[in-house]
Amino acid sequence: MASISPAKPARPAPPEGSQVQSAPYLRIKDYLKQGLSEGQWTPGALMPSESELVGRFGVSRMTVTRALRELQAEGLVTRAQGLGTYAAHLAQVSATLTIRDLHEEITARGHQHHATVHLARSEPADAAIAARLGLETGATVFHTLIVHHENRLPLQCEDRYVNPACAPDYLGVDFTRTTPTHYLLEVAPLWEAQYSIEAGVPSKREARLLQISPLDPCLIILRRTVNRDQPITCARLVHPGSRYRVEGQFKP
Amino acid sequence: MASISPAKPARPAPPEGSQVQSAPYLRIKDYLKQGLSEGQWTPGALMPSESELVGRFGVSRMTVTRALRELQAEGLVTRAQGLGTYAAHLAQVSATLTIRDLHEEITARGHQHHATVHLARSEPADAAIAARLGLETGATVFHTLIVHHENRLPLQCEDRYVNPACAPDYLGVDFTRTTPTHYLLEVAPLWEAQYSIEAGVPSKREARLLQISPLDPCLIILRRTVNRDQPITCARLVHPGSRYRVEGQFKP
DNA sequence: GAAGTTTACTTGACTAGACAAGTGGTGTCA
DNA sequence: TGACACCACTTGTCTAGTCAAGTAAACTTC
Repeated sequence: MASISPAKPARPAPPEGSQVQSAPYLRIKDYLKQGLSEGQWTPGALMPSESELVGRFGVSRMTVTRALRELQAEGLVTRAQGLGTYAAHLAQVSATLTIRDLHEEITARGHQHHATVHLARSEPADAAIAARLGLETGATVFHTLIVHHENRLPLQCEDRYVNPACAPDYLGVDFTRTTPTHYLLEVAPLWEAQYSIEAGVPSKREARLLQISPLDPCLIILRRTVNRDQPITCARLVHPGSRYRVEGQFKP
Repeated sequence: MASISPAKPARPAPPEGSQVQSAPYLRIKDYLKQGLSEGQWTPGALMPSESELVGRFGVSRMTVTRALRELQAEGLVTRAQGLGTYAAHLAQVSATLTIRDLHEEITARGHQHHATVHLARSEPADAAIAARLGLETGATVFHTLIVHHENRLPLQCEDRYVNPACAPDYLGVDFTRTTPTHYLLEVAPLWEAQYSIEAGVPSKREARLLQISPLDPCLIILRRTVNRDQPITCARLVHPGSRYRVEGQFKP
């Protein structure tokens, strides 16, 4: 989320003793955020208009517009031409959970990541896989089955199908050194991804590979990645419920 | 995500036959997005400077700046003063999953939502709860246990503790008509929320309330909401794995 | 050659205007 | 009363410039 964060220290060295003076558009954002958090404008209430803020802060309209547009992008206000700016109904603001590349996540914890490749071949697609990749049944697809370990303990079983048109050299990659996610992001620019997270039980093979019982609850993530016009890959990621959780936070 | 979506149809009625002409800043964004998706600029590559885009599109610098700033906010490019604009390493872009208010989610599917209240009282907090709510052990907290149904089928068991200082009238709410989440968002402006999603098995009571076996895998969400300075509430939301999943998509 | 200076280029932030377009109330006229 | 034109206010977008500040390479000086 770091790259999305809009709160940067704007000026490097505020003179000692004086108040920290950030950029005007940040001061306006802070003023409005403060009021929203204090309940000065309850959800649905009409907020100050642009010209009112221009007068109050003594800045040009472009500066006010920028502050309001960023608050809108953050989901804190809604704006309507001809009507005004309104405090957003926060219930409608969807909270977000972050999902990171597993290798990155493990090494960020200071742990060791290693992967074992149990399958890496091209094969004809059955009807279900073909449909999800936008191909015809029987078309050749790449199929990999990789288990990722954190400190020698199996953490994720990654069953993935890849559209050969998007990554012709996929099978040539050394997946003990590069995760498929990382490679695919470099080769085929990600354009859209759909996720689904559910709880379920592993298949017999998955249970064996993850060294758990077939009855142990697992966190299962289904991911499908599409590149503007054509699907790139779909994957089933199975994690032992006792070893993995998805975490995130929502911060307006 | 609708309120966050930056891609609006800018002009209402393009004249028939002619090319759809959107606002200049949108045309610039589209041009750059197209190039990124086609691999014209691979991750880390230097992209056109602002003045170059000003020349190419014949617009003022403010317009180019807006397009680039929005692409930066969307995580597609990184910018550095004195250096230039670079295609982002998309692997660092964290995908997001949306979590909505359950009542909203069920009614949006056109289904019926109803809730049964199994517990609603104030009680002294044990050490664990007190710590999570920033109170002292033994302090009074509100405790509710509510089961949410979709079309008469139990979908979520919501075990929630609330800090009385934030919502003194919490126990007076009719939770068969208003979800705790909805009420708390109105009373205490949300400022930060932490989530954790994991797979596990339900407690005996949860299994009974959800009408499932104690061995059935469940999707368990732990949520903690903080209001700038003090914790508001923490909740354990248990869903039968066979009936509920969290879905979302990532769209740059 | 090493150290410091200049210069060109980049993004960051802002100003003071402009026109367009959507909304809702007011006033007028039939 | 009802229909319609008008007006005030709002946001949406853009222009053509300004100054500031960070970076890197070229240049000068010792």
